[in-house]
Amino acid sequence: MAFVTETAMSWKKTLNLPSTDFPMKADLVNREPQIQARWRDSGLYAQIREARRGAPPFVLHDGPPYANGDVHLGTARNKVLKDMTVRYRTMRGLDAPYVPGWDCHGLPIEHNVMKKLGRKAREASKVEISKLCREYATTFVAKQRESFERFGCLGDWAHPYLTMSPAYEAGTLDVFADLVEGGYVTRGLRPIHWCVSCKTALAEAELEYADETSPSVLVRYAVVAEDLARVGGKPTDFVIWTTTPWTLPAGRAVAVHPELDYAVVTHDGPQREQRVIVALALVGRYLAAVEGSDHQTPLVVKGAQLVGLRLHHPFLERPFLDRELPVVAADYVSDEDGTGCVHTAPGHGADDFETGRREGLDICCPVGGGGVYTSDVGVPSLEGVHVFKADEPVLAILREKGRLAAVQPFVHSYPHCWRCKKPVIFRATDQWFVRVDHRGLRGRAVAACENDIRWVPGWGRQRILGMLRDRPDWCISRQRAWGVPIPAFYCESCDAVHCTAETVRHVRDVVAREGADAWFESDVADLVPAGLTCGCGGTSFRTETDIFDVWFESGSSWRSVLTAERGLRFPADVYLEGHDQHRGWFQLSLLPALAARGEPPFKTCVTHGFFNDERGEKVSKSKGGMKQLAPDVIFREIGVDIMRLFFLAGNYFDDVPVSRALVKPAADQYRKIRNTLRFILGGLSGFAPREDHVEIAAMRAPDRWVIQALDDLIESVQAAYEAYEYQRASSFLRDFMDRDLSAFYLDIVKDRLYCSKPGGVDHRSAQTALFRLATVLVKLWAPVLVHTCEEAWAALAELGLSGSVHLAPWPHHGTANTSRREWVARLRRVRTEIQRLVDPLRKEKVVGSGQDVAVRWVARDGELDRALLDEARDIMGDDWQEGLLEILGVAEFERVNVEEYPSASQALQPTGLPGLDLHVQRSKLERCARCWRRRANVASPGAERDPLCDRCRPFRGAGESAVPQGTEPEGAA
RNA sequence: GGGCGAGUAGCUCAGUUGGUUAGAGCACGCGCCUGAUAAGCGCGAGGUCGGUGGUUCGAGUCCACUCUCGCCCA
Repeated sequence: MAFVTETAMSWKKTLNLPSTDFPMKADLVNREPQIQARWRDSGLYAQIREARRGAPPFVLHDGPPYANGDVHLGTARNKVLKDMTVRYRTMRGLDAPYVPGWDCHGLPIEHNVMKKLGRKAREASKVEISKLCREYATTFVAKQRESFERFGCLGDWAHPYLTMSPAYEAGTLDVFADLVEGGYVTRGLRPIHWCVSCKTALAEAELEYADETSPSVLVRYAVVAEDLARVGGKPTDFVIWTTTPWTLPAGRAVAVHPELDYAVVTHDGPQREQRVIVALALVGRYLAAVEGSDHQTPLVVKGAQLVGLRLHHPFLERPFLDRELPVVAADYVSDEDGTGCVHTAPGHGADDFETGRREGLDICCPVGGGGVYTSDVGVPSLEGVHVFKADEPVLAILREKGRLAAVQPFVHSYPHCWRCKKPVIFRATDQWFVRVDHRGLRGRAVAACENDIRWVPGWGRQRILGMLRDRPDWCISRQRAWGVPIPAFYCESCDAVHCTAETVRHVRDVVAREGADAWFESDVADLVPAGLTCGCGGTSFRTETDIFDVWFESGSSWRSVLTAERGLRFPADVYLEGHDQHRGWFQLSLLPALAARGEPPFKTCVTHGFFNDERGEKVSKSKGGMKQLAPDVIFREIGVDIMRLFFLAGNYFDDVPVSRALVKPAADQYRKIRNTLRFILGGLSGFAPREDHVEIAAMRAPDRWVIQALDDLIESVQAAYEAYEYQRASSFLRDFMDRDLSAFYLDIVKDRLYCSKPGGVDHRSAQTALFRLATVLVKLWAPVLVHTCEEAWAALAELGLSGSVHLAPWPHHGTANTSRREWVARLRRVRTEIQRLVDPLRKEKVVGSGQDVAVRWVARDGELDRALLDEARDIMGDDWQEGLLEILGVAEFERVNVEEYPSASQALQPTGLPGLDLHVQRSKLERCARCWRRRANVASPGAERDPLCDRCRPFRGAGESAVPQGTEPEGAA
């Protein structure tokens, strides 16, 4: 036996076993930074730009992430998807630059800076705050850039666009000037959160909610005498419920829900008989609150029937508050609490404001910045009273007028100022707006979304249309420090506003030169255009202190970024962001671009979902969020290519669960891809594509098939990339590599690679196919596995490939030969059936590998017979029998007629293929010592010598003398 | 509460215009190979397609209602 073992080892040395420098172990965490360093050192991005100069452009416009905090998984995936897009389009031959950007202004940064300043914040000037904010944003831009690059994203990282750069700020003002010129900009009152203690506006993020006890009051509003006929002719009151009595003076309407049922109820009470209107569902609660009883069967009406009734203001203090308030419809009214009749003060609430605008109500705000009633309050006794001390005086008036139905303390969650911790109020102040319905802007936006813009996935269209159709005017002003100033002037004499295209453009030029801080630093005289004179004759002005909503800045990015200087152009081919941007960046870029330029800034909008936790629920930051997959963990422990693969594991258009455990399958898949590539590369040793290439017609059948299957793959993957369905591209590639290659083609081609005569047609045909597989697969994966493919490309260098795979052209695909593909598909089904039948024999140790198996079949189905015999002959020529054995992976096959089939002990086994019955058993043929196949022609020249098949016999001298691998066998020509 | 999505095997997903026994990969179980070897191959089990009701000869697929989850609003 020792002799046999020795020679077995010796025969191995005569084989062409795989050999490659492409290692099995990826070591991504160390190799990726090296590859990235090579890209940087060789200026890969610049090389690509140079190579694509003059090619048709493809413009992906980067949505700017916020320069605050570290990169998290969601942002990283967004950038990676963009990177895949750009790399793919580049390989397709397009000129696809990537200019990254950052959103640098805005409240969160300012808020963090203010927190750091602590007590000093109050004394800090706008310019000082601005300087600190700029430093803060700059720090995070640098940090995030490093992360994005480390995620393998290629782009013009040396020249990103920053919304805080003077050139960008000037672009924002350009857009504003255009909007002003077009008449889209207006100024008006709007309620905002206001801290009366700090005398400042607050954003939603600056609010802290805490429980507060307020007087909860029920107030009766009498229907005016002229309208009583509509409610039964008797004196009748609407009853409203509120927890902020101080807003009652500013009340301008009572809102009802048009579809709710309302009851007209007559009841007794502690005072006297009342006839009131409340929501039907709330009658019981109302009666309990007013201690009423004995109410009569109510008259029930729909809210819609009440709309238009006029009510007396409960204060009824001629001449001040003898105004009539209309009953209006509002769909936010519910019958879950209160009375179903809602006191509406447009100057003191967001809903109320919208209702007020819709109904043309007066946006009244009789409260000054310090929280004290102004003379507008209309009640002399209240003038000068602080709203937080106004509850009692207001209640006293109501009692005096007999309008107060009930009072009780009420505990509710109420917003407080983040800084001074005091309660805040809603207060109407002057704000700047973009008028969405001016010049049919809304209609044009809707039409563009419906007809001109492609949405991926398609439901994005419905989503943004819903938002556009009911969005209010866009409030673009903010009362903050860190941002681009709204360049308006006020006449010092008469307070008139001056904001024209000319004044804006004048300021724009200053900002382009000196940056936006110039607005706060310079003398007004240096900002006002020469000769500006107010209608009142005044020539002295003060500047607006509001800044722009950051969405106005990022919504204007097309103006500053999609320029020829940056190698880009307007409009962009694609914007690619999370689906929250339907309301955000997509919509707020579309509106200014349509208004200022008359054209949408993008042709296609692609959206992706968010990451959820393992259970599919929203990731909460308080629970540590994504720490288990923080960028550092990915860079140091997992590897970027694995994460890039993971990003395509799920359907990224939807929200996707994520956790460290869920990434593991991607790591497994990565290893499988890598090993399959490695095997292919290993089979190519000694192959010189130019010289050794075999024409397709001369190739062996499985090799021809795999090249054709590869053509189909290219087509499918390409279609998926084109449609931004990268997850499908990945899944096509996975199926092909696992099922078509690893489990089928590579398995059967091994024999020819290892054992056939080196340099012979069998060998070169297989290598020609492998070479095509290697180059194509590396290219198809290149947009995703950016590092691994570069590494594999380098491993192909000795075969004549050079440069970077990211500069390589996308592979062409040939036309499909359907009949041959179907033939192989049928054979593969037979192969699967054989394996199924062999499995029990294997478990009984009757056979080991398929090379021990002899198959007999009866194919009663004409189609199958053709597949197995006639087509085999047609397609494979003289070698068809050997070819069949190769494809089926067995040692022998024999076709028999069912009548001739002999004994019951060898009963045919029906297969899953109709018309085909098989019988499998151990082959009785002798095994070739070198290639391990059992063939009829295996022969042993003597008892002491190994049996060899015809093919391997020429290697005899080589094997038995244990020559070094690679030596040409004698007589092998 | 409204708009837009998602729900198919333990996990991640495919399932074309309704049409045979609902498919992959991973994980799991049982084996094989040891010439892809910290690899490779085979077989197997596992699903009332979120639920209910309807249209249809026939529904994962169409319709209605409902539950759960997400995003954006209120």
